[in-house]
Amino acid sequence: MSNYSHSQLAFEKNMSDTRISPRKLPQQDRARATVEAILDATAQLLVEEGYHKTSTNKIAKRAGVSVGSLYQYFPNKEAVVAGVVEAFADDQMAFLGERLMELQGLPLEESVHALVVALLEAKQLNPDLHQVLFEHLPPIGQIDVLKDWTDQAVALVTLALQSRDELEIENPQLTAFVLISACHGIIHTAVVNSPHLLADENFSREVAKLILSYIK
Amino acid sequence: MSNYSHSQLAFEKNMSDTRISPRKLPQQDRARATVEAILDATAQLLVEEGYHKTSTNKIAKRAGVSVGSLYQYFPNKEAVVAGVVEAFADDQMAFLGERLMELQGLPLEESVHALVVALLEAKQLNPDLHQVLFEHLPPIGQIDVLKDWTDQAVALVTLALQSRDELEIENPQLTAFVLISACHGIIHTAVVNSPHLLADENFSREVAKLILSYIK
Amino acid sequence: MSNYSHSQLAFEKNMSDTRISPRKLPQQDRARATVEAILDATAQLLVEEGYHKTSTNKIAKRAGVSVGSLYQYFPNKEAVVAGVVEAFADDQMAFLGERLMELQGLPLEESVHALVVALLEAKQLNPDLHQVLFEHLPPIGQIDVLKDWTDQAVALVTLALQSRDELEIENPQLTAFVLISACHGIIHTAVVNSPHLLADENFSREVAKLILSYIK
Amino acid sequence: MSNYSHSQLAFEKNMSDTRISPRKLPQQDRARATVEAILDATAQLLVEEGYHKTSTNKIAKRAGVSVGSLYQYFPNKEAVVAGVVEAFADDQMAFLGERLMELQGLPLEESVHALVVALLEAKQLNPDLHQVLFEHLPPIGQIDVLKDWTDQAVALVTLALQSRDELEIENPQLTAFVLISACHGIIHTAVVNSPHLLADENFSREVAKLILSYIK
DNA sequence: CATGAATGAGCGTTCATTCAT
DNA sequence: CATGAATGAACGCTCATTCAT
Repeated sequence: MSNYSHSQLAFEKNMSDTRISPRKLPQQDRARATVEAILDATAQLLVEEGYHKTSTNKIAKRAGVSVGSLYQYFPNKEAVVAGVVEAFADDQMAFLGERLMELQGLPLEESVHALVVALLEAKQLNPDLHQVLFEHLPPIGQIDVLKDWTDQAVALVTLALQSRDELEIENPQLTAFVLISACHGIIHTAVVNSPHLLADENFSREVAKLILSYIK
Repeated sequence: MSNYSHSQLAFEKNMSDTRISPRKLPQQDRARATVEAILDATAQLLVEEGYHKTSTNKIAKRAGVSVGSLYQYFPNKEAVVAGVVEAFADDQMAFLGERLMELQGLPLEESVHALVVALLEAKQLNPDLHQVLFEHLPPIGQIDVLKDWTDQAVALVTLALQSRDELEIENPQLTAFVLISACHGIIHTAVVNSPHLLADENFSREVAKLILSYIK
Repeated sequence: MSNYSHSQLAFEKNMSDTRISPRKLPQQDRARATVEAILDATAQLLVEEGYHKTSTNKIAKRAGVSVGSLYQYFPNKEAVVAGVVEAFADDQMAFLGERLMELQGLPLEESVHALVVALLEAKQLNPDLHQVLFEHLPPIGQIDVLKDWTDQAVALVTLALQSRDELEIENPQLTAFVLISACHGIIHTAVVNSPHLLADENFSREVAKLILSYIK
Repeated sequence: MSNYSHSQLAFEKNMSDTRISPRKLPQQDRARATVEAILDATAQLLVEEGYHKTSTNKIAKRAGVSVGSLYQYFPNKEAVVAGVVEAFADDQMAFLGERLMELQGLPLEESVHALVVALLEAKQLNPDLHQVLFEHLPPIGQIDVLKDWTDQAVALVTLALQSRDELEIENPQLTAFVLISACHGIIHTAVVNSPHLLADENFSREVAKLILSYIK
């Protein structure tokens, strides 16, 4: 998966919220490498220890830089985590967007099943990080992974639904919301409760059935 | 809502895990009152401040007892939170169980809609606490709210499905799981993303539609 | 000099400013001893290292208690220093008040000279602490040693002036202010610039001359 | 007021103390401008944030140069502040020297009053900086604003007193010391305690009265 | 049993200073 | 010369937990 590349783009997205916006854009290659190492180390520690026990000093040590360097690029701990979330969301959406592209032209049944599989796979990109971000992050600043992830996924699926002329959907946005949040809920719960389901071919079929009977 | 009564039952449930099991059963009324006050205070602080900032000293102060007393009944902070989770789950299931009872004999359509509404209402019992427990609790010990809640809700719904002879469901447990986790996912996401949906009559209708077209 | 006894009284004085008011009144003897040790250690460190380098950890170590204990009684570093200032001011005023009492009935000349000597001696009570508090304390919260000290000293001297019927002073408060701030300025500067002056009998005579020729 | 011009003179004064002496004399105009910008920025930050929070990085940013440049001209933070103090003292003495010049030939009464007014005005040149330097600077290196300021002012006034043949003063230096430190003390305390006094015409009259009755 | 004073490791963060570019 | 990324010791402060009273 991605290495949480702290892209210029990602940086600028958060520039509006001064509480978590990066302190400055890294201008030299050395600096860019530092920022990346910090984000990678943070993602690892978040998984291994949880937010609470992920200290900025540990992050710095793991990243092979000094705490001071961390604070050159991030105003506080929250901002570092926000950076990880940002990168995570970007990766997820890049992945889902690509998969949805490939669906065009396929028959509806296959298409829906492929969507479910894509969502399942997205969750496997970095399952532990996924879990920490969605289930165990304290309410910090403006960070809301669930909201951000859902909003972006809904947008993607809304477009996909609208491009299907054979479907007569009154409110594509609502439908997409129900669809995405249902799938996400099922998959997420399956990960936590019954990991064995994930590998089962019948599982994705069952979920696809739910979707199909709903939108048809 | 409930006052997180530290029921004898709840206490015994955790007796197997020594890391979070209560130290002793409160045997006098005064003791029971103390434990209750602690759990109530904890629930409040969890909502107001989050897990991280909910300190045992603050809990004790808010509960009107000394820290020492807290540690008479709970071996550590995790155990206190586990107690809150326990009480929360009990409340939720008591509520849902009652509602599902009332459904017997109703036509399927109404029944399903009523179930969805019950789930919505369950989430309103203490929405803030709900959110903290489901979304923001760090991974502590054996506590897994999502797993516990889902397992119990699935059990209830499995029974309800099985009691409907008109339905021919191959794997009622899987169906119940899909159903519950989908509903929970949709509702939870709606709370976070689009609270306005919750009051909308069409919203529960839409969710009911999803369920109905799936199980019929 | 005083041991900066953290008197109940001194505690209550600051109760209005929540930013520096003590966290709680020590209720046991053990606690009172802790508070006293903290204030003594702080005064020492303030002198030896200055405010900036006087860290709460060092204070605690020197006082023979843990940092945690310090923070049980003081909400922050400022409050500890405020406690020292409080005790210092109390000591100074107790001393000056006593000396002024003894002046009653003496002829004016002697009286004035005795006042000057008293001020000189007050500065010798703890000259180093005096200097740190008056000259090197950063602007913290509502703490203003110069203002507090002057206000109290002016009040004492105003009374003393008014009790002298032979003096016809129009505005005793203004006269007291000029008198006190002049003496304080001279003595303080002498301490810094020309310590040898302090022991010189002529010095106090000279200052007394300034005062006498002014009020007569 | 002055821009804290880092005069060649000021530079050389400190050449003896290697701990705070500037590293090299700025030889080009650009360098001189840099040094000046640094001193100005420092003076501002000293007032706005105090010594403690005035960091070299902030100084550099405010001055529009890099930290590295700052360390080209000053060996450490103390030296920068010493530079500010130096410039401040130079400004003050230039101002007072000029004013004392104008007094020659005036009658004694007027002369003394004019001196008091000059001291009052000197304090208004940059009252906030005045206060920080005199009251809130930690004891750093050999810097002692009060001592330097007093010594220079005493020297000026001693000369002025000696040039007055009508006065028969035994020890002009002691008299000048008492005079200057008294005035300084009164004015300084008035600034802190009773700023309204400063504008009052009677205030300077009262102080002049103190001086006159003393030296006559 | 209840109390609350005491502990101290560890947190998030700053800042004077250096040095490769 | 100027730059600014990097350093890391040290700061102020919190909090889960213990134990003498």
